[in-house]
Amino acid sequence: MLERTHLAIIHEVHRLGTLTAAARTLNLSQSALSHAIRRLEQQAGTALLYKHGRRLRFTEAGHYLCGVAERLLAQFDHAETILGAFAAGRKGSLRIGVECHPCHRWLVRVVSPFLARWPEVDIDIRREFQFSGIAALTQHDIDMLITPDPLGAAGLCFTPLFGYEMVLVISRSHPLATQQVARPADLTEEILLSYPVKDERLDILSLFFTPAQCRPRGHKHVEDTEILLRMVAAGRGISAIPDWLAAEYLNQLPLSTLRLGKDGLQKQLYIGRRDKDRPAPFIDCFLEMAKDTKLAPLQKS
Amino acid sequence: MLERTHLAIIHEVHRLGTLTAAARTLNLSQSALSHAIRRLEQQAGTALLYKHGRRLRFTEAGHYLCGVAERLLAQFDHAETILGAFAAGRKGSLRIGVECHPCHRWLVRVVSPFLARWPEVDIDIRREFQFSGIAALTQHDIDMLITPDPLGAAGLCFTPLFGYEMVLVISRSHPLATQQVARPADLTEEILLSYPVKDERLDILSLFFTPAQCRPRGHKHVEDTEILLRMVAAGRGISAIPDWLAAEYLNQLPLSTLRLGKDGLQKQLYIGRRDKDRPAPFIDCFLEMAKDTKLAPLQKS
DNA sequence: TATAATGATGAATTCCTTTCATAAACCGCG
DNA sequence: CGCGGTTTATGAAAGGAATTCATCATTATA
Repeated sequence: MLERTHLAIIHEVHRLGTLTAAARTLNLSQSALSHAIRRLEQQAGTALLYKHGRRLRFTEAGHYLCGVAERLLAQFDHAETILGAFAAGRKGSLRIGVECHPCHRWLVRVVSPFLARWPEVDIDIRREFQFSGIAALTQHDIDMLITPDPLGAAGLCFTPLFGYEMVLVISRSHPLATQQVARPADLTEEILLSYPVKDERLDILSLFFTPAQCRPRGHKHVEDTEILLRMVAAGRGISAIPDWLAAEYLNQLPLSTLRLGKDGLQKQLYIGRRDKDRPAPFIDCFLEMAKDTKLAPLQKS
Repeated sequence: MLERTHLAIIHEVHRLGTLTAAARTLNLSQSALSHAIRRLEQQAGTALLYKHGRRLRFTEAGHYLCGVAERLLAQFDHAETILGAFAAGRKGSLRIGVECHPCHRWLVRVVSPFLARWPEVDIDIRREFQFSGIAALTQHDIDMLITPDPLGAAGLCFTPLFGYEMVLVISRSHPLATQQVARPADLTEEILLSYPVKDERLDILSLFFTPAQCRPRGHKHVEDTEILLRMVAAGRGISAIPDWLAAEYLNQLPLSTLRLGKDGLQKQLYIGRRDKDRPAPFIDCFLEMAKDTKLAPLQKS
């Protein structure tokens, strides 16, 4: 059975010309090499080296093996280097799941500096899950989950990232635009625009309308934030988005924001991961960087 | 120190899913594998496997190593085969990769006389590559590559073999059978039958349909040339094959051939090899014999 | 819940590698 | 030619690493 050590021996002998010299660089005795080569030759059934005067020369088979050695040893070395990078945590990949639609915008802000700092770590962001994000996390489909709903599950832990407030956005020309606070009853004639997720996952429905036992007049799904807000600005509907996201658009589009209820609709963003994973250093680092990426709170005029 | 046995263990565990099964095929005890993996993990400083229920799953580093194992083990095996050939007095082996499906038929014509002339050389024809044929060539997985796409890569050289034309084959009872030339717009209601390769590697799509901004109505994959052409003859679809291949079947099956566009779809077949290899004499000979194996051009009625 | 299947672990053993000591072959030089 | 200085080859002994055995812990299955 051809082994790595055989290749190393062949290679060094080829490089240095003598067994003795090769033995020195391999930290072995000359005898060890001699035995090893002999064994290999017996197993292979063909000579690899022959004595030519005081030096060793390669047979054709030996020459062939020499070429093999050069290629394979390089690949072994490279593999060990990469493995070392894995061990040191420099190399790896981070699959991040995002459950809340607008969080995606926040996430990209964290990702850029992270990629700069960990050039060997790949990031993959996934937004669609077969079941839930939690399931994807436990099943190792993703390594991290950004979510506002830290549902308990065995083996998972959640770290709070930051709190924010869901605010109502309406066109600046809307009659309510002068108000500070919106109440559910004010909005029963409106068309609600939202990201395409299930109703029970829409906070403005489950935490604002439903407790007040009323609903908006209509409800349409829009995939893209920019388009959604332009529709709101055009008076085609209302929507609820995080305050920090609204802040980005307030000076670009004719929008107004209102508090949802007198206490506002307060949310908290969490980052979840499996707790029994030996945390790769870049995972902790990502967490730190995520926590540091605070968002400018909404400047309410 | 990463050894061949480690790779073999990793590979078998990946293939079979459990230590116990892997141990059986390796003629070792389950305990041996467990210990070996543990040692390797300690040396590498990173986990490779972890228990998931009753099975084992690979960590990222483990997955990486698994890929390494697949590549390196194949090279070890091949090296031992060659070594065995040296021992048996044979001179070498020639591993030929074939990238284009129908080229395979042409290749077998060259191989027979070559084997007769070089009884000491073994030939191995490979049609499936993990990445590309070019990569297989540079990585010494194959010694020659037959391809219509001589993508430049360092250390490789390509020799043109012969030009041919891709022609459309349709049933003889097809309305278009009386035409000489097919245009993309004529074929938008047809079902395209092709070998199972990626769309971008299908010339009839990338060089015929796509430039005309249209597509056939459907597209099905068929593995076998004979079956593919019988389906075409039965009016179940259309296909594009080299003219010389079509010529073989024209008098066996009720088929008609049409030119693809008014200039036809001209292709060129190349044979690629590593240029820094000390060229074994039989490699040059194979090249010569390949060039001499001209193909009868299509006799268009 | 009992049972079968699987992986992990520590101690003992086996097997292979390496070393040691020495012989044999070779080269250069007086 | 013969003699140091080199080099490889070889058999026996020593050393060490891989393997096995026996057993436990865990998990899925019936």
